[in-house]
Amino acid sequence: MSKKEVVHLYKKVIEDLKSLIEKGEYKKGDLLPSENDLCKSYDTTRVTIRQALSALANQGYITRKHGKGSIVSEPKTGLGILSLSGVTAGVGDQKLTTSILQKPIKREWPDNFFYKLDERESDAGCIFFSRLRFINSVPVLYEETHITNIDLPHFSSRNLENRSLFKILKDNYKIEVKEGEQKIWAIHADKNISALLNIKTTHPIVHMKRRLQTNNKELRIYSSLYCNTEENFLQDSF
Amino acid sequence: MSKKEVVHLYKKVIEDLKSLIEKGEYKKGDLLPSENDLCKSYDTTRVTIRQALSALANQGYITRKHGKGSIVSEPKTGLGILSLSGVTAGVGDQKLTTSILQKPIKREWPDNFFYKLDERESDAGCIFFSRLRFINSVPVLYEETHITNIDLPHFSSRNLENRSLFKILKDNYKIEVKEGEQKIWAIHADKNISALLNIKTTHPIVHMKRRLQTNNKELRIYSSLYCNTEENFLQDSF
DNA sequence: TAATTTAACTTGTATATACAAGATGTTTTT
DNA sequence: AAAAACATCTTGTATATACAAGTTAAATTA
Repeated sequence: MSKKEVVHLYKKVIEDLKSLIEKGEYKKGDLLPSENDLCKSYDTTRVTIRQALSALANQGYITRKHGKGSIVSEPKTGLGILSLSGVTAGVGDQKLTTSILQKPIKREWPDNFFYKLDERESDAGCIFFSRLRFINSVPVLYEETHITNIDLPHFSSRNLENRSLFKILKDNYKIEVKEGEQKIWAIHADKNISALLNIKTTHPIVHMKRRLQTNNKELRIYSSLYCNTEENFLQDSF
Repeated sequence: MSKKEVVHLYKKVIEDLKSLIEKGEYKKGDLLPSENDLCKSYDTTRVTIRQALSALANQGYITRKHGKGSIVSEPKTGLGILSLSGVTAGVGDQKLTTSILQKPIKREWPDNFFYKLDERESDAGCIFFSRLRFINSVPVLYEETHITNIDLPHFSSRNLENRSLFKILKDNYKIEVKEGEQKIWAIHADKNISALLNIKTTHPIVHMKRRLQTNNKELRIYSSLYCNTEENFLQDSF
């Protein structure tokens, strides 16, 4: 016997439409089928369809216009996802490379971890990895990540170099970032960081610690990062 | 004849409950009246009440628990609201003071403004002001703010020293921040900033530029800030 | 007493329906 | 030809109802 048998209709509508939007079958500015059309397609009533559409609107996939329809929105960059941008316009993704300094390993949480952990989290242990990101072969950002050690099949063997952690979590485990908090400092690089980022110790860098909550309440993402913002900057949306 | 005559029932329920939560009549962890109780109070049906409750849940005022009820959430610090926190625990608000260097004035947008403006925004002009924030009488953060010049009665004369801009906008004009983006750099202070923050020009500081969208699509908030994070740090939630 | 069952609450999902109100193109009137 | 009216789309608000499923405490049973 399988665990989840009933899939609720409104959830199916959400998933279907999301997937069509993400596949690009509905592009930005397009109108989704009208509520009544969707009612016919799914053999249901407007209340159910509207439940799905309002969820999609809330998640930023569409905006709804009275008398007009459901308009597909700009694809979200993703809540809390930091992007690195060049000050000179048009730094394409191809110039961004990543090297994994520490592959994901299961371990205990560090002593005196920078965020307070709840009991369940503490018992579960964590998965740790660290990455160094380059723009045009210049090291720009060093990041250490701890995530709660819940069962994520094959996570350790996934390629964290080319794809963002967030995309992996979403595509493979349906985990999305819901909210978070971050603390920001400007500091001078210490020996370690100055070596990694190939800068002088008098060079100002951004230090950021962040905690991200996901739609899986068991799983939180913690990261501590150091960024040389001389030629680039950190950007995020919320 | 007044303009808005029909107030929709579900909106009234939202406003009523919001107000009770904000006044503290329902505190964090409390249960709101059940859906059926609310149905009786407002002489309506569950569909309407649930429309209101799901909006409140979406805005973070409550979380809903199947079989249990609507639980009042931790009051949100507010989307995109930066807070200054001391590295030493427990920097109370009383130690935070603000001085207004430039009182709000209406003016044209600066040339080459750091974010691109749309036409309507550009035509409207802006309200500009700048503030310097102190912790324990030490200057820590300098902020320049531009907001779109829409009609905000008496805004210029409001006291920006003791209350946050966000609180003023919410309480007096029902304007809330919906989303935003920010860019972050670590830099060395220039002459101006080093004088304002009373630091050496070799001191690393955080420079941040942000654009915030509000529930009034005519009004955006732009700010550019410089922060000495030696004894404190910048924190925000999203 | 301790474990189990039941009852009574809660929210979740769903159907069926009605009318209001915004958007838009067509038809009629001026 | 321009303006007004209309028809027909769309989403928005609302009522009324039914049963499923999670939670909790009381009642029953062992």
